[in-house]
Amino acid sequence: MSNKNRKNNYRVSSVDVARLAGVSQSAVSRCFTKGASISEKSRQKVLKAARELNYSPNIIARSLVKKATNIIGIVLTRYKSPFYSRVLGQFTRKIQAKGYNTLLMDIGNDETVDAVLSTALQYQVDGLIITSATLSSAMVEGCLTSQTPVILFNRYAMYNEVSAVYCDGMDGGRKAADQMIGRHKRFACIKGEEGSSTSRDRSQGFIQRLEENGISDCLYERGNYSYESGSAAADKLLSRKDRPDAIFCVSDLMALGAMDVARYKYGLDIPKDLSIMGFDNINMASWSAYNLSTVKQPVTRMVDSTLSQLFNEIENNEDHTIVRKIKTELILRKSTRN
Amino acid sequence: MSNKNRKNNYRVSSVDVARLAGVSQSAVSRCFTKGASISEKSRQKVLKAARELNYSPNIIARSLVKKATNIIGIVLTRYKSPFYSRVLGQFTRKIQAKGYNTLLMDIGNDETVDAVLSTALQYQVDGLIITSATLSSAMVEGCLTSQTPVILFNRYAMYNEVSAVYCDGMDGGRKAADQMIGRHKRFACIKGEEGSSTSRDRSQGFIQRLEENGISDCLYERGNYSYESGSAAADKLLSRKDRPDAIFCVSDLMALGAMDVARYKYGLDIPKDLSIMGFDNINMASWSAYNLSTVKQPVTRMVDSTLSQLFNEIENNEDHTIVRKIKTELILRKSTRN
DNA sequence: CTCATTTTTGCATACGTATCCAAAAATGAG
DNA sequence: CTCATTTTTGGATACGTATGCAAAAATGAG
Repeated sequence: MSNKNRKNNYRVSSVDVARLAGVSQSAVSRCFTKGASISEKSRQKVLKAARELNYSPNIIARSLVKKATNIIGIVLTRYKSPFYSRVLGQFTRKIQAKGYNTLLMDIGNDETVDAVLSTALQYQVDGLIITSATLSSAMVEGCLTSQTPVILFNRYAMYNEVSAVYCDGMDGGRKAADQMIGRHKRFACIKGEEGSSTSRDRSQGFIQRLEENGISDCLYERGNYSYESGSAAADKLLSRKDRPDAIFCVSDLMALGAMDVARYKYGLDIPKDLSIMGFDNINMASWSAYNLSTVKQPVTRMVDSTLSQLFNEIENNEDHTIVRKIKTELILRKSTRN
Repeated sequence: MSNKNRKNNYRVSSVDVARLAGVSQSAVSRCFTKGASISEKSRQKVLKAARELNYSPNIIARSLVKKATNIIGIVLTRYKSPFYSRVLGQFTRKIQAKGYNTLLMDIGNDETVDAVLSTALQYQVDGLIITSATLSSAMVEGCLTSQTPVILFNRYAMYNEVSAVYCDGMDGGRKAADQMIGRHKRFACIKGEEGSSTSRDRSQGFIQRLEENGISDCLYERGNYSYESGSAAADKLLSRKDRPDAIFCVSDLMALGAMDVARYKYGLDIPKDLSIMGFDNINMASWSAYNLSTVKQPVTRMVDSTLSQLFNEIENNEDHTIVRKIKTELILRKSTRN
């Protein structure tokens, strides 16, 4: 039944407060609008009445007339990843600190991304952060016509109308290679899914730098960024006759899985028998059980950069699309030979 | 300046579509309202015009008249915890599957909880899920007068007007004790923060069961649910002369920290020298580096139960407040003596 | 083809707030 | 106390949609 959804109960509005306080509705509105012109006497009357009725302004109605919801949409996959849950935490906290709020949207697979984005736009979000997903050209147009600022986080755009902040995976991969070259004989790489641009960049950087140094036979396997897939990939690599003694993993989580398989299934000593390097620098990388050497993504810098660009577009109507590539940093712990 | 926030650009509305399609605004609305009465011919005209103008309905405006936003608010602390990020993932995914959306709100400390809740209410959320935070009596009243269904997740109410779903920590603690009693000589417990009710229940269950078995001198330390705090607490316990040989941790993350300190600082063998038991059953507990025995919180069941109760209150106007306590399950791995 | 019935349509209005504008009140200088 | 100036006020309207209602159009039985 259609009326089941309807709230049966009355919701107190500014008109009710106005009536009780003996002022106009405008006065009530002004009382709750920072910077509006209202006398102290009226303000007190309104506040008293509001308290009595337990009134608070309806932001939805306000959004309608203000044409601003103060909502930032965040599109996310891969909750499992500690990296992204850290990112999400920083985003929401900082968005709130700015006086905005977060509409969190999940996408299971890339097919649903359009649907999700379109409902975000229907909610009239003031800005949109898209994490680990690509943007169809239809959606780019949607964002443009709706004048909604969008930023890709850790993806860069195929269309150059949309801003992006991401870390320089290519360079990160190179750094990893530079650290490992000369100390090892046989190299391998555990990549992510085939379509993933972050995976591609990181592994390409690694492999290219190897090739520049005359090493052209780098083994590789693929995982899906999870611990388990890292284990599985490492298992395949380590079961070979020509087992590698250096593995670069495109994410920390996969690196941890690889370490555990190496140690507990193959009884290898890390880093004596095998060096493993990750990417991200999640918390777990520093745990004493792992001490994982890794390529750090500077989360805080990336988040701050994303938000400052986004709020700049929102509040100052700046519409320069900016693509910012942030440098990684090599963190050496004990999982790599030295 | 106040006009900086204003979008300079026009946003296409149902009126524009109506004009282009040569129908009334009502027709446009009906075209996008499932179940509304509209002829096929008009529908096609409208859809064509809408496509041409790149129109999609403004949910904010709809919410205003429908008195329903289709938004569920989720209040969260402690992103760091893998347990809660898993919970959050499940919540948003399932909320979306139901056709709703998630407004995610972070609370740093308990002082800000009222402010956050109140803005959630101002956004007219259809329902509210509160995780790891308590509800002031003022806020309970706020929710009641605004007719907004609220559910506490993993907290139970001090006021019995509000529903709650939580896992039976007391019983979980008892199960942990039952498993450890008889196999160990000296017991300890790593609790959470003093105010935390979940910590209190779990540790009380553990300690009470010990006492029922004549063990009255259980040591304890406190942490804040993080890996590091678990390490620190274990460090204090293990540096004692009368070092415990069984530690029950109120969260898995702290248990992992404790294991690492035991192994890598004190060189202890787990479980030969020391048994450690956690609580939650996060993914990491099953990693081969840890193999942590733990008390499992059935996340999926808890989430489903929360949502079904919440949507029941929302869609059927059921206002029975229900408090559901969900049983834990003991998962034995290799970190405890057998 | 007629008339009763069903479906579709547009008009008007409501949702709760912010803001423009003109009028009213307050303030202050002389 | 007067008059110019500033501050405050309320009325009216707009934001973009959904929906009750009555009129209009379509349908169908005879």
